[in-house]
Amino acid sequence: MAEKITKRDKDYSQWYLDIVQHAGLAENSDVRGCMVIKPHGFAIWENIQRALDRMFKDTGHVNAYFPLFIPKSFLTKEEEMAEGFAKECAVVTHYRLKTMAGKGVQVDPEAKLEEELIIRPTSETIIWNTYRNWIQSYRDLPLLINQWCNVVRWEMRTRLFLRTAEFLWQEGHTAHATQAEAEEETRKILEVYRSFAEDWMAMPVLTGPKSEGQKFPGAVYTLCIEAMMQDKRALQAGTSHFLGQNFAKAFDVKFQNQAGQLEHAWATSWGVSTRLVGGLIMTHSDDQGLVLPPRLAPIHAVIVPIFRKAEEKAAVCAAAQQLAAAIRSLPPDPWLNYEPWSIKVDDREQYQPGFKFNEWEVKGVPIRVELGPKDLASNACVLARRDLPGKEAKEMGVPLASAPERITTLLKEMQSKLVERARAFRDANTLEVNSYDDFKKKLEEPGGFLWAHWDGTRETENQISQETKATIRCIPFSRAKEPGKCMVTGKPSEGRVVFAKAY
RNA sequence: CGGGGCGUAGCUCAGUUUGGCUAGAGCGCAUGGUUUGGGACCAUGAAGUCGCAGGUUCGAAUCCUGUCGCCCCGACCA
Repeated sequence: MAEKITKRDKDYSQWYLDIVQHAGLAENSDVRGCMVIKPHGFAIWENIQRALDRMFKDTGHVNAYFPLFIPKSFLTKEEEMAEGFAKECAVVTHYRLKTMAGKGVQVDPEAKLEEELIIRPTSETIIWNTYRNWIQSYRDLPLLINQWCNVVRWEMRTRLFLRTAEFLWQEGHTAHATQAEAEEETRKILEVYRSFAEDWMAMPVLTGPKSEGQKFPGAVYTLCIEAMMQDKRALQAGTSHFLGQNFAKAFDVKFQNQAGQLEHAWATSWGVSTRLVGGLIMTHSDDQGLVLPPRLAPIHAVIVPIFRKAEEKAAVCAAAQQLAAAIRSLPPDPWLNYEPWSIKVDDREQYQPGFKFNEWEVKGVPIRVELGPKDLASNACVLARRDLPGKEAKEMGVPLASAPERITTLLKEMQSKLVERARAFRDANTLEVNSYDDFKKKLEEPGGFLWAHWDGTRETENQISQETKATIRCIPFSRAKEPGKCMVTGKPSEGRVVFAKAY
C-alpha cells in the first residue's frame, strides 16, 4: 500500500511532517523537544555546511571551537542578553551521579557545582571572555572566527528542524578595530547568507534590518534574510548582528590603537541553523514529496535499472554502472565547488521499478535515469526531472554517450528554475496595504508579505502583533523612499516595512 | 501553568462502556515461490511483562487509587 503524503492545501503542517518522515530526514526522539536527524536529512545539512564553510573561508574566516558549558555569571555580564535568554536556558547543577542498589542512579547531592553551568544558547559570552586574552593590539584585529556546533534553547513547543530544543548551527564572532569595519562585516555576512540562500538553496530572500523589537538581545542592530514558505508564512533564515562595543565592554576587551590609546573592540555575530533544512523543504517540495535544489541534493541522480531475466539484469546493471562512472568522471565543476557528482545505482532486487521511482521521488532526488532492455537496445536511457509533473518531466531516448552532459545541464537548469519559481510565488503573494482595516483583511486573505507604513515605534509594533499575530519581518534595504503615514497611528513614516505571520 | 486527549507487536490502531475462553487487525519484518517500464501477489512465520505501582475480585488490557510519559489547543517563543 502507498504511504500517503497529506496534500498541502488540506493541512500544510501535516504535509510538512509527512515530508520529513517519508523522506527520512528526521524524527522526534524520546528526549522531549529534541530530534534525531536521519542520514538523508544530515546529508543535506552536510552539504549546507560544506558550501557555507567555503564561503566563510573565502571571506577570511577561520573555524575554532568553544565550550558547550558557560558559567552562569558570564550570562549576566551583558544585561540585555541575560534578559533575552534567561527563560530558555538549560542549567547543569551537579557533576556526578551515584548508583543506588536496585534503584538505578540518582543525582549525588554531595556533587553540587559551586557555580552552575548554562548549556550555551549562543556563545557571545564565553567567546568574548576568551577574546579578552587574545586581543591586545590593533595588530590582533580583525579576529574573524566561526564555529560549527550545537546550542540549546528550551522551547515550549517544537517542530522538526524549525524549532527544536537542541539544534545545530554555525555562529561567527568577529572583533574589529573600528565601528565602520564591524558594520561592514555585518553587511558582508548578510550578503554571504543572501547569496547562499538564493544561489544554493534556490530560496529568494528579503534582506534588511529587523525592527528594534525583533533584534537580537545584546545587539545594536540585527540584519536578517527572510524567506516566504509555500503557505505564505515568513521564515527568518539567517541573522547577522552588529554588536557595537557591548560585549567588549561587558568582558573588558580592549586593544591599543596606533596612537597608543586603549579602545574597546567592535563586535559582530551571525548564524544560520538546521532551520534552513526546514526552509528548504517548505520552499520547494510538493504533494509527491521532497524537492531539492540540485546544488544541495545528497544524490544528484539515481539510475534505476529495469530487468526481468538474469541475463537482462547483468547487461542493464553493467550499463548503469558504466553510466554512473561516466558521470562521476566528468571534470570537476565550480558550480558544485569542484565536489564530485553524486550518482546512485539502485540495483536492489527486492523492489520493483515503480516502487523505486516513488521512493526516490519522495526523497527528492533531482534526476532519475531509467535504463531497461529496450533502452539498451538503442544505446539510450530515459531521464526524469523531479521539479516537473508527470510526462512533462520525462525525456525519452537520451543517448547514453551524451547522457552525462545532458544530466548536468538539466541539474543546472533545475536549480535556476526552482529559484525563479520560488521568487515568482513570493512576488505573487506580496502586496502593499495602506489602511489598518485592509491590513487585517488581507492578512487573512490572501495572506503573504504585506508592505505597509509604520511609525517606527515599538508600541505600535506590539499592538499590531497582538491584534493580528503578524510581525515586522524586515525593513528591506530594497524599499523605496516613500514618505507616508503609519497605518495605525497616522504618524509619519519614511518607507514601508514588511509584515507577515511567521514561523 | 490552564483546558482536552492518549498510552495494547517496530508503526497505525481495534478490544475497555457491560471484568471471563489462546489478546486481535492492517502496515512493516523473516522465509519460500510467482512477479518486475509508476508504490506486485500468494503461502508460511517471528514478534506484545496491554506505560508503571498498588488495590478490588475466583478471575483485570477492561473496575478503583496513585504515578510516569506523550500528543493537541492556549500561554511563551530576540
